[in-house]
Amino acid sequence: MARAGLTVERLVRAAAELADEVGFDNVTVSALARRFGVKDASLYSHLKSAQDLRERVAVLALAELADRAASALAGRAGKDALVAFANAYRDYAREHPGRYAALRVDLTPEIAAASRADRHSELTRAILRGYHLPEPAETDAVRLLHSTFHGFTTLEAAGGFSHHPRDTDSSWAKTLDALHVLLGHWPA
Amino acid sequence: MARAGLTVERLVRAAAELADEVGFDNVTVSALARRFGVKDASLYSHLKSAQDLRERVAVLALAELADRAASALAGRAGKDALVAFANAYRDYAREHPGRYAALRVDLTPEIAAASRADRHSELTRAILRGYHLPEPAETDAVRLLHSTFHGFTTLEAAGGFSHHPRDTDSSWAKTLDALHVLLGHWPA
DNA sequence: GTGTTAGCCTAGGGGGTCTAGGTTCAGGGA
DNA sequence: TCCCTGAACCTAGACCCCCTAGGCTAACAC
Repeated sequence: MARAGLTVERLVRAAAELADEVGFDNVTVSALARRFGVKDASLYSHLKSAQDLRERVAVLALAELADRAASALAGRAGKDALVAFANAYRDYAREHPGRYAALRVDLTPEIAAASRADRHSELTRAILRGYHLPEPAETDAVRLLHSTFHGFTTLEAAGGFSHHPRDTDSSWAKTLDALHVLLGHWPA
Repeated sequence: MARAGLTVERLVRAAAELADEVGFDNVTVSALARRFGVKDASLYSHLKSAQDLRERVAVLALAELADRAASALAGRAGKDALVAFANAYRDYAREHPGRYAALRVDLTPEIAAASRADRHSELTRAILRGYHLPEPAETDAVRLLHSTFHGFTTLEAAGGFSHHPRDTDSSWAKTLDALHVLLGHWPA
């Protein structure tokens, strides 16, 4: 009988696809094993636990999102950079809802450090370079931007904006306008 | 043998407490039954399913949060109202992390309508009355505020801000300052 | 060819979800 | 008083998921 050729990488990639298809909460060791035509017990040679699997998906999503954000920022500055970064964030959430949901799992400090989870903060900080904010204002602004992007995409994905005629794209564009203005006039 | 005197209301209230204690993801029909000293099957005369239980906790949290927000807004206007509302939101999330996490479940449209989930939008809109924004700017601002409050509290609860010396309370206060300024100078 | 290792297996325990169908308790009507 | 009825709670059991222990086998090394 043929080996399935399982690898941690293949498993995690497949789990990420599974998450986008059926939702992150439904990513289960059994479902993943089924997808490979293999018994669930077999996956435990590659994975420590179901939680381990979910964390690996989160780390994958974290890295993918950071890569996209970095590309979006390349060669841009000021409002251009802000908009490109924000759109990279939102587009990723819409294309990969399962992976995006995976970002909500809290990683252990060790894993977070190893996966360079702080890349996101650094990238956000890069946007702000054009606005010349002194510390600690820059840190506060990083947190505001993060919160807003994350909150908007989360609420949008949950359908929180859907019961109003104003379309979400316009609100998003206007929100970015407003943040740009705000960063230019950050209160002392 | 004594009856436990189960009611949907008692069950949901207990489930909410359970959520705050052990996390929303660990709110299970079995655990709830155990808490009442009853077999899990017995709860299915009161609840349709585990999902039904979770939705009811979400509705409870939604209502509690809206009540707090409404009290916070009473008799306030302008920045006072903004700060009071935002703090009500954040304080609730910190006091009741399990209930707050429950808000992430997506309610079916029928349940959302029946639970007046739109009260939050209306309350947010009440804050904005002092800033005199024309439509659709007001709607966009409602969405921005919602996104920011939700995103900030979510990231804070997940420990997303914990690896930086700048304390979260100060960032929060500064974020509210910034939003106040922004609402006063909303871009055309 | 014989070991070694990694990849996959069966078996099985534990817990969560939910259904079907039974029993007991409380209150109302003949 | 006795019975009826409905509500509250039960047992039994099917199904899925998580995970461990231990066994078999294909592939590679020597």
